[in-house]
Amino acid sequence: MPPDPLPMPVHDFPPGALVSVLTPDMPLRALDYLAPEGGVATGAWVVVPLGRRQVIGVVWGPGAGGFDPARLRRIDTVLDAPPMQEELRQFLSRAADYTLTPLPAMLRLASRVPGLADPPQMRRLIRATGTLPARSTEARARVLEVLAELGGAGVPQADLCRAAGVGAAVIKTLIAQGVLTEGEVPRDLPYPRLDPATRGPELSSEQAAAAAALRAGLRQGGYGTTLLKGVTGSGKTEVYLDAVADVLAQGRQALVLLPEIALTADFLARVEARFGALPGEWHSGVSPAERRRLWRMSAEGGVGLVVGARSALFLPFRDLALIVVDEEHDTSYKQEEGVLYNARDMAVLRGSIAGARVVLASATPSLESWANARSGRYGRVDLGARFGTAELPDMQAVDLRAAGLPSNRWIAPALQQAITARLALGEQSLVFLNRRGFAPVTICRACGQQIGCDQCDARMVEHRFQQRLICHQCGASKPIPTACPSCGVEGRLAALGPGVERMAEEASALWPDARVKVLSSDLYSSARALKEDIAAIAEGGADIIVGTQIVAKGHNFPRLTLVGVVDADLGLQGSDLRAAERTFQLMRQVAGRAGRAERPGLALLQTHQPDHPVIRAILSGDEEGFWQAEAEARQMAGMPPYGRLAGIILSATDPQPPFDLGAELVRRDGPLRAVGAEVWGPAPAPIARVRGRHRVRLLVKAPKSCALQPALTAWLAQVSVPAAVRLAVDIDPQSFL
DNA sequence: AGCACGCCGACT
DNA sequence: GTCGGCGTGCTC
Repeated sequence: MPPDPLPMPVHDFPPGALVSVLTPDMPLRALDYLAPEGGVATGAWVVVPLGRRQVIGVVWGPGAGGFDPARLRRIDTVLDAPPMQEELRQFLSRAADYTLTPLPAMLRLASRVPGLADPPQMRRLIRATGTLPARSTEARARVLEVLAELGGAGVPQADLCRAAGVGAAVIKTLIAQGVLTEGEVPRDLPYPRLDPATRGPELSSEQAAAAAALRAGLRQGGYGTTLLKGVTGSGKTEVYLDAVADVLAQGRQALVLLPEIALTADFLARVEARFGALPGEWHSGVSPAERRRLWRMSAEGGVGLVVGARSALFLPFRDLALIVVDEEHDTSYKQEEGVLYNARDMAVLRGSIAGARVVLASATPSLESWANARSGRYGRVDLGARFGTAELPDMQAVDLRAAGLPSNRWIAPALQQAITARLALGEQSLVFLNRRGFAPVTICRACGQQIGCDQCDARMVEHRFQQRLICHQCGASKPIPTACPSCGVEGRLAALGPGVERMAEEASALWPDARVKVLSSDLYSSARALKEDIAAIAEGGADIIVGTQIVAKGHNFPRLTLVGVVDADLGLQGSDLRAAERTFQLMRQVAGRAGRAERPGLALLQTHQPDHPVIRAILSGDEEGFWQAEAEARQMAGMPPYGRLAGIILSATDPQPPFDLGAELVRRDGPLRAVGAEVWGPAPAPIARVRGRHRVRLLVKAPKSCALQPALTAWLAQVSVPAAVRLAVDIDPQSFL
């Protein structure tokens, strides 16, 4: 059943009326224009003159007035594109207010579509008529064969020639003979309908109950957010796909957000298996033509399910009923460059404006979502049991203080014995270390200097496979020198500390006959190569896997029965608010890799602090206890989610101006104090120099209930930012010092 | 004189 | 965001 045609837009502005047009090319605000001949509707995509350029924009509402009428210019063209609905306009407005981002920058996120300004185009397709050629030749037969296989609505001539290996002349002749015919179809076609009636896998009673709860929410209609908490392997995906099926059956639209493009291929395959066709796919790796098609189809209702990265939140859905944020705790949902926003929070905002249901799915929810579920703002659905027979692994600490490891060795005897035992059984072991490269520090034994990045205040990490030192901050790299860059002494440079590459070396030395594989994002040029390698490893292509956090993200290793965490303390150190939470999540996920099939798993956590509350909570499996304790600590400190934070990042090529501006802002903290907020700083940002820019950071801490954004606006309005200094506001920062 | 670069303001 | 205008400073 095709969607109803779009209603004709009501041209609420007659020709010559004063309208406000928002363009992504005008950084601060909307400008007034005159409505064109024929009038224009609110939300219409238009082309307007701006200086000597022509830019696209959206009719945002009635003009503000107050501008010299003689200098007003007229809207040039009303584009043949689906007008932006009230819902999306309101979402952009509210998101701009929340993140203190100028509205045009927000609009940019919703208008980065190739070919947005192009009118819908037709393209020629070749079809068989059913008539047979007067005389059959080999080439003609091949053409008909290809059409029979790909046929359907028709095939573009270029594709047909390529597939059949014939020239255009063959096609031309066959058209002349009436064997083939040309037809015109819109260039951007609706996506194949996903069939909600296709039966999914049999759900366990617990899964069925969870699915029923989500369906009940959808039936109730209107906005609502549910935390779907399920341990790794509990079948969360099947449960929320059941809710997607319900949405599709109603002819409405669903969006599933995934934290990483690397996970989409897997997910698309699951959707295809479940619904018989592929959903729309939206992320930076999708071709421009496909992006244009999906953008249009999301607006016209020609796509039921969209799977995408965080930017998919800005698609112009016609009738969005459900947003799923999978792995909602994942830090990559936080956009850290340009417009700073958290896609999980924006999903909840869009859901509330669109009147859609939001499902936040995770095995290890963020404390924010956990607290929102506890307070009743979100619903909560739990999936406890793991699917199939496997149980959570047995988890034990290995006390590194008692292990007596020599320097430059990191696998303690207890872990070593456990791996040896798995090798004897033909089972897989995972050695987990969340640190890419070979060694995090290169130090000169002659002068004591460490090799740092020229552009950033960060240490260069040795990557031995690539034979280079790489800055993990800006990506700069240089060959590994033989002489110290500081003192010039030859041959005294030493690589200190472990990275996954070094762990692989240690494993190969300990078990020379074992097949050791390293899984680290930097060793793969494409998501596909990574996926293929993971599949090969999962099927038994390695005895010992040495990996960074990419192994923690949803890949299934059925033969894996042992996880050794090299350094469970990494992430507990430092003063990051969320260090304990993140360590807890990561450890739970990694431990969840072991023993997913029928074999029981064992997880060994190497630590210097076996009594640390986080380590204890992981070992005991008392998740609720961990969250309760963490929540209390945050509440006492007035920290999120029981208080609010905003970061101000000031950067410039010279170190002094950002610092001076920061100091001035701190002196003028009146508007902040007025709402009970305080400001700390200015302090050098965690990485004080990135890509040659010096960065200074202020941190604003406010009570939960205060009107933080207006206070910040009033506070920042007191100073004028020199052109050389960039000021960015980061509401709800993820990481700070 | 001729032009490369960078800073600043305008853009309805 | 993007463009042009206009200053500085350097080279032919």
